[in-house]
Amino acid sequence: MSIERRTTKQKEAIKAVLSHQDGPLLPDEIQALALKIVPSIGIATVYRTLKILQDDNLVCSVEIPGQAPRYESSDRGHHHHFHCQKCHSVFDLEKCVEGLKNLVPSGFRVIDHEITLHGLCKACD
Amino acid sequence: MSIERRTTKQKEAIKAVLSHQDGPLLPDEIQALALKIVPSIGIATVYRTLKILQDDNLVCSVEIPGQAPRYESSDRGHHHHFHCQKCHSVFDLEKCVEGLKNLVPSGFRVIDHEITLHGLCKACD
DNA sequence: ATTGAGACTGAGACACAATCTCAATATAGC
DNA sequence: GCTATATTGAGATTGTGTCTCAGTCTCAAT
Repeated sequence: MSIERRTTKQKEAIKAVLSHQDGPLLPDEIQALALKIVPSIGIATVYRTLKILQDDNLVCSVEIPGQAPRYESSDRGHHHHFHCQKCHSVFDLEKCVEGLKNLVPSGFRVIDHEITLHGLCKACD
Repeated sequence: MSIERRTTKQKEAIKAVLSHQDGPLLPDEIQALALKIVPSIGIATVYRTLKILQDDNLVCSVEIPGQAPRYESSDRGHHHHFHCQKCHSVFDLEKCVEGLKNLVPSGFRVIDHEITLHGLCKACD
């Protein structure tokens, strides 16, 4: 039994910001863009709302080692990321791979996975 | 031109701790184990030394989204990780998968990759 | 074995991201 | 409109990691 959820300007603003982006955003970038929609929105609300949206599977986080997590709308479905080691851009990848369940010993149950490729993007190579 | 490197009890202790582990460790776990070898070692030294060992390619970091980075000796070669969503332990996986290069568009060069599986370990399932 | 330059150390101060607290506010059902 | 309560914003707090600096240790030169 989850608690009641209310529709608020702040949450709608954050959803609007994320749905108009091509790549994942940092929390303070999200706050800066949301401030153009609601006159004042605190950073605590941004973090809280991102967590709620993650629980509701509307948003997912993208983590590149050594960098702060970014957030993107999850309506792009299951996908992975390519991180350019030179310009540090992050690209979405369309496909996935088979055989991941073969990696684990028996007795382990695989529920989810993530794959991050590192290298040089088209522009940097 | 890198600066001169000296052999110290603290650095040797950290290398010894990491080389005797089956999975990656958190900085404070490393400190706790290193304290059994050198009578007193500060947390700042642990962080500093881990960074030096990473630069020297003797240690590499393992990052699980939402958790602090862990560190392990890089002499175990290429492998990936399994994260238990219940007890939050991290296990090393032996095998790897094929076909990762097929994920990227032409023009992108893949240099490295990481795969993290999430689920329930043998003890928690 | 002794010396000295400077790399290294530990403790505490500091910086930053993220979370928590709580009074004030906004929302949904009536 | 009115009420119960989910949500908010500001500031305090936590947690992770870095910086500072006086004192220590290492190692090549002697």
